[in-house]
Amino acid sequence: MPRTRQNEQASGKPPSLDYDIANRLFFRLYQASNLMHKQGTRYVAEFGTTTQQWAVIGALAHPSVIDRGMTVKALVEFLGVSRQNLAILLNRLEDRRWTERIKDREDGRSRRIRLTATGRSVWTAMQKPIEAFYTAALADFSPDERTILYRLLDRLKTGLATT
Amino acid sequence: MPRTRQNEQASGKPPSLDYDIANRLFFRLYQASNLMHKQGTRYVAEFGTTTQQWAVIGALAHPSVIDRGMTVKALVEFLGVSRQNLAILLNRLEDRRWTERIKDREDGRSRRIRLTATGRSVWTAMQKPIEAFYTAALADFSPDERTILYRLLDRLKTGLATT
DNA sequence: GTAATTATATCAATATATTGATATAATTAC
DNA sequence: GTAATTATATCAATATATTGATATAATTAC
Repeated sequence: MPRTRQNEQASGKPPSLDYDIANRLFFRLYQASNLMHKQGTRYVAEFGTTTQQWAVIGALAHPSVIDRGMTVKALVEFLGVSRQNLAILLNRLEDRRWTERIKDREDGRSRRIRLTATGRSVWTAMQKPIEAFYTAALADFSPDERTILYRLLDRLKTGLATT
Repeated sequence: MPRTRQNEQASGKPPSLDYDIANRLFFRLYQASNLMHKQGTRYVAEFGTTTQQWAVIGALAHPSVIDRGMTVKALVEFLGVSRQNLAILLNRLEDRRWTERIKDREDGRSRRIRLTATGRSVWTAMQKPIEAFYTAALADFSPDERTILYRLLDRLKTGLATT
């Protein structure tokens, strides 16, 4: 992954250009992701939240689900994380009274996760630092480039999901 | 981050298109990264290694450092991870006899991390599944698109590093 | 009505990844 | 020669993120 410079295999044969580009690409994905979490967390440090928690809150804040909440299953699928990992994340948010678990009236097995009033106002307060983060992180990109990158990443995500 | 659909702020004002695209972009970065680790680890499962360990081994396998190794400091900088995290990673690789720590003759404080002969042959054996992973993950991309994505990610990494 | 399936919760184990802090030895600055 | 700085190692605490497995209750299939 991190062999960003030309390399020779033990057999003495140089890697293909495809391999090299892919290698560089995925190494950048690794680095960018770590930095996103590191810097993103800095921008919302005043709330004591992490980028992952902000992802969950953001999902729950969407107008189409903000009143009814989302099932655990829907959140797992939407965020693309494991159930166990999400459970711990949710416990943390619930401990802080930002989210609540309510019974799903349509399916007795199910629980819906919903933002509390506190969670909503926290999310609102977070908008400014979140926007500041986005602005700073993408300062070097034109609007077109942002859209292109978004689309390419979307396709990469899909490719990885079906690998 | 995960508000991939049009949203209204609590104040009733829709987010700017910039905010929305950025939001989608970083959510995709999150998802793609998690999937990269998940699937990448699958492809090298036979070696019992993780994507992060493969990143370290790959760095150490480069011809410009394969004989002399790299200092811990250089590895920290190259990989962009914390010293503590790298230390644990290195301990794992060393426990497996894939890497070794040797004295740096030019600086008595320093240790150079180097691939062992075993580490080298493991790396060689890993090339096939690594290449298979790259091929599968990027099956939907043209060569041009791969290069474009790599470059955009590189710039994103740089932007995040200086945020 | 019963077996199979599903939603949730939880336990366990393992591996990142960050920040803060300390200690020792070697190198550099003055 | 001494203070300041640096490289490494390590301890601590916290938060992801994955896989495997189990249990209970509710729903679906037949």
